[in-house]
Amino acid sequence: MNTYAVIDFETTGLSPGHGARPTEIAVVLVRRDRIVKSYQSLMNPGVHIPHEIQSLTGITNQMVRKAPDVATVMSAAAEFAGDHPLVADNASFDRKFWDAELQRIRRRRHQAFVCSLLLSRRLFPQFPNHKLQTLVRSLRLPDTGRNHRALADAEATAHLLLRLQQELVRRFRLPSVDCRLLLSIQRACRGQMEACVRNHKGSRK
DNA sequence: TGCCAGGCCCTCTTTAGGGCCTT
Repeated sequence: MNTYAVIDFETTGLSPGHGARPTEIAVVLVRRDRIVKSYQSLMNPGVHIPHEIQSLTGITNQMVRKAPDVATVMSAAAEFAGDHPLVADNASFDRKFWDAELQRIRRRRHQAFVCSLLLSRRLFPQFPNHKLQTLVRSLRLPDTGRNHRALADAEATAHLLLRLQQELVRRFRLPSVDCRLLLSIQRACRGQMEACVRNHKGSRK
């Protein structure tokens, strides 16, 4: 079954290597052409949320004070995601936090990370920029609510993933798109996307 | 004291620099 676990973190900063911790996570399961299940939770990061990030996300120190701790939430999120390929917008960011927090609870990631930002740059280079909200507007994806909240952004990324898959099917007349092809395209240099698809078609014969 | 992310991508590049994108 072609199922993906789309994730999004809200955090106290940009780098777990400099003490940033997650404040919220959402995991959205996408199967075939739709969202089938979702998980979302605030968590107590155990560190102060800077004022500018509270303004950005709307998540305050007061909101997370009584939330479950990060270990509890990450354990539940990892169970929910299972072994499905993970998807995130600008996956290098979410991957850092996912791996760092799993390491804290002595777990390891075994699945690949698909990046909707890299795929969007390959498939829609004509857009003025590739911010998630710009892609939502440009592609007329469903409005999922307040951006910079985990569930809204994870759902937006899930709709973007479905749109990217539809675009690949349409543009290259593919019967379907699997995780291996997505990873191959996101790793390819500019101009090599067609070669990726040709190789992929050849390997399926 | 002062600074502090990091991966990807482009180009006036490749012995580098800077913008984009995530919070």
